[in-house]
Formats: sequence, C-alpha cells, structure tokens
Amino acid sequence: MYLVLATSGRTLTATRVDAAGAVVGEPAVENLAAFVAQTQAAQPDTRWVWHDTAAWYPSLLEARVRVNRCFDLRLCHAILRNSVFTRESTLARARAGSWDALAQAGHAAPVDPLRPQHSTLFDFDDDAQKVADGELDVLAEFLRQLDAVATSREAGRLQRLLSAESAGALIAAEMRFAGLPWSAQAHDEILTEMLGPRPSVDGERPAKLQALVDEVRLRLDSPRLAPESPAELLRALSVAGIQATTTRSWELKQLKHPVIAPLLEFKKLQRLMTANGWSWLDSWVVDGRFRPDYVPGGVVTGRWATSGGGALQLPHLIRGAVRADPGWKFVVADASQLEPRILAAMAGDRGMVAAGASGDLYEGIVASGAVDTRAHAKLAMLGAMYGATSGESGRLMPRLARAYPQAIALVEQAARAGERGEVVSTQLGRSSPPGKHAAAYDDSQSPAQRAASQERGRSWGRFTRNFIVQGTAAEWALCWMASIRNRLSQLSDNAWLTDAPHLVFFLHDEVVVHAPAELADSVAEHVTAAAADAGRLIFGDIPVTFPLTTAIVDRYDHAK
DNA sequence: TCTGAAGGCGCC
DNA sequence: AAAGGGCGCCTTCAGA
Repeated sequence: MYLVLATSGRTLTATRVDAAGAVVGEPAVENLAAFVAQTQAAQPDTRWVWHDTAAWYPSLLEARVRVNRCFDLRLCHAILRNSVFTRESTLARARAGSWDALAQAGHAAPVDPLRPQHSTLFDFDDDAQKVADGELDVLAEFLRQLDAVATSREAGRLQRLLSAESAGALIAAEMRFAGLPWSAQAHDEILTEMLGPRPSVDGERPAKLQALVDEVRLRLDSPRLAPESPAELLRALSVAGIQATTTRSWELKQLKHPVIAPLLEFKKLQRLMTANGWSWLDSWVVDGRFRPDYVPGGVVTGRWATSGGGALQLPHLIRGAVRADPGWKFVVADASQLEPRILAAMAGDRGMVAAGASGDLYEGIVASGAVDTRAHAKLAMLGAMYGATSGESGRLMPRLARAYPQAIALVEQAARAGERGEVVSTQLGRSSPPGKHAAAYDDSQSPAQRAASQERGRSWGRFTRNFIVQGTAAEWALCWMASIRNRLSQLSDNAWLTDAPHLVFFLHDEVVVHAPAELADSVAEHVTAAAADAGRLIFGDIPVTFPLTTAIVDRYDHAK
C-alpha cells in the first residue's frame, strides 16, 4: 500500500493508492508525525511517497518518527527518465518539466551544520517546497512512474533499483540525524601532535608547519617564499636548479634534493590543516557528532556524493577522532574487492567468480596462473575497469583478457559502446547519460581535430566502461545498506533509532554501525548476512560471494 | 572585489 | 612507480 504525501497551499494531503495505482482513499491529516506513526503501527509495510526525502524526512526524525519504506519521486524520476528499460514510457517521452528541474537541482544549497536542513515542513523559503507547491503534481508523477515501471520489460530490476535508491535516501537522512560519533578532543590532540598547538591568532601557522616552511625557505635560499603558491614554488625550485614541471607530490618525489623531504611534509600537513583542521572541526562537529550532508544519487553512476563536510574524503590521518560512545562499539565492515567481484558476476564469468570464492580475489587470480603476484593482479584488474592503455597496468591487462575472456569482454563492449555514443546500463537499469562524444569521421576536420575528437571518444569510452561496474557496485552497496537497516530495526524491536544499533557512516563499499557493546557481535552477523542479501537481490542465485572484512572497535582507525 | 578555472590532493 | 574511472574541497590566480 502506498500513501502519497503532498502539500497544497498550507494544507497537507494524503492519498492512499493500491499496488495497481488506484486511488482508494484520502485520509485527513492533522499532524503529520502522528499520522505517519499511527499508520505505520497499523500497516508497517506502508510505502510513503513524497517528492523529496531530504525535504520531508528530517522533520519527522526531529519528531522521533521513523519511516519504514518510502518512494522518493525526485530520485526515481532521474532514474526512470534516463533508463533504457523505460525508454518507451510516457514519462521518458514527455517534454522536460519541473520534475527534471528538481532532479537536476538535487539539493545543492549549502547546509548550515548547526541547524536542521528544513526546520518545518512548511518552510516556504525552501526551493524544493516552492516547486512542490506551485508546479509539481505529486500524485500524477507517482502514477507516471508506476506506469513506466509496469510497462517495462525489466520491471523487476527497476523495482529493486527504485526501492534501493529510496531506502538510501532514508538512510542518508538518518545518518545525518544520528551523526558520526566524533571526539573533538581526540581530533585536537591529533592536530596538535602533527601541527603543533592551535595558533591563538587567526592566519598564523602552527609551530611545526612554520618550522617546515622555514626549512624549505632555507634549503631553497628563498627567505620570503610562500610554498603554498604553485607558481612561486616552481620559480624557487627552478632557481635552485630543480627541474620540475608541476608541484605535484608524486613528481617531487622523483627528485633528489634536500628540500624535497621537508617540502612533501609541508604539503601533507598543510593539506591536513586546511581540509580537516580546527576550522573544519568548529564548523562540522557539534555536540560530539559529525553530521555530513550526504547526497544520494549525487554521482551519475549512482554513487552518493556529499555537499558539505567532505565525509567521503575523510582522511585516514584523522579517523582516530571517530570514537564510540561509552558502552558502545563500532561495527566496521567493508566489502573486499567489490568492483572486480561485481564485474565477474555481471559477466557471469565462472572463472573469475571461482577465483574470488576463496576470499581473496587477487590471490585467486594469481593461483590461476594469469599473473605472478597479487600486486599485478590488482593492477591488471584496475586497468581493466578503468581502461588503462599504457604503463604496467596496460601491459598486464591482455593476460587478464586471456584468463577471463567473459569479464574483460563485458567492459570492452561497454567501452566500445561509449565510443560509438551509445548508452550503457548497470545491472538494475541505471543508464549512462547520452554520449556527446561519438567518434565522427569528418573530411573537413584537420588531422589534429580528428585526433582530438577520437581522444574525446576514447575518454567517453573509459567512462562508460567504468560506469557499468561502478554503478552496479553502487547498487550492491545500496541493497546492502537497505538490508542492514531492515535487519537492525528488527533486531532492536521498536527502540528509537539512536538508542539501538544504527548506521552512522557509509563510504562506497564500507559501513560503520554504532551499537551497544553487548549487541556488536550480533550486528556483525547481520551485516555479513546483509551482504549475501544484496548479492541475491542484484544477481539472483548465481554462486558469487561478497566477503566482508569486519571489525568491532572503539575507534574507527583501529578497524584495519 | 567578486567569480570561475585550474592546481592539487583527500577518498573509493 | 603512476597510466586509466568517479567525486568534493581548499587554495591560488587570472580576468571581469
């Protein structure tokens, strides 16, 4: 049963819709949170339909009401609009409209971490709500989406994708609500240890950073050098007789000169301070919690993005600041070699699936005799999935193609399709954006123009090659998290979200659950079982395994 | 003085 | 060691 929520003027409407898309009731709603809670108590499998989870759900969570299942029309519209599986649908063939604008806008507005994103449901300053009120017909859009799925030859896959995408939206809102436990004191200790004490004057360098600057200036005989300026640094290096074309660390690493070591150290610490230093701490950690702004579906491949706080780039250097509450633990789990396993399963490559069965896919590839070392196996796989053409990775790739012809053929086909300007799709039916870079042979082009156009085509081919793997891995991760969420809420039997085990962090192929210590073992078992659930949801019963590395720890940096 | 591109680097 | 996919964020720097 679906319940479609919408605002009309200042009133709230709810429309009950059955599985076939027929309207079967319009219950009156006085208080949304109470309505949701009561409805779910009577019918736990109700699926709430709304235009944007990020607009509706935070205020429900503030009222201590969780939603079991939802249908996020904004995210699902973006999928159905592009998918080759719904190409012929009314929804896909319609002219661009306000739902496309909403999907495109995402929720790009920067978020003030000190305040919830939407203080009330009727905050008419919010763009998404304005659109909802003025131009979006929520019920009509929902029926169009149901129709697009029902008329598709791949309705089952799409249903699973839309359901996983929507569950992801709920999880993102819940993780932001709960926050990642963060010790500001531990963070400050890390910074103090590495950089020196926090300067009392703004703009002043911490002692250890200043000492490195002094040493760099001395070694380059350049007393006023500002080493954070690439242009200045390049000039100073040149004067000192060092031939560098850029100031990138990996290029500097090749060079032999007394300035290189302190310079690299300076760059590392400078990066730490500007990206995750004291000012980051001040703006993103409040009351012992880091609340990043996740953006589900923010990447074309279906991966999540973030729009503040940089949660998906959290450096290993500061993960020691992530501390479980007293009496609680973190259950940290990451999927081993997720993308190669996804590729093996998508291609139905029995050899590669078998290579992964023992637990370490790369060792399995070595054991098959295709390459000689684990490092080479990894390099060759990365080359296959990213489209390496040169270097060691490019040289190793052909050996992989001989050993695992089906898996390699799948990514090669995706690359060729992209080069021809065609669309490719993930396992559940998220399609790549239309290609603009089909290699065209035009006699009027100069050889240089033709070469440039071919390179654009190849570049788009590398994108589509990677798209099918990265996108399907993202689907696996969404299914994994959705299953974890379901299992955890059953485990905790109606306890409120943050009083029971709950997801607090997600990083593409890795999750962190914050759990009371006595439940940690049980949570770890459910997280492992959920990985098997995800494999079945996406690939059915083929015998592919998705092993996890799991740890129960007090601090995130102790997980590996 | 503001804005957008580019350099650089963190994560997967 | 560093070619190949996807990002976000901070800084510098050039141009309006």
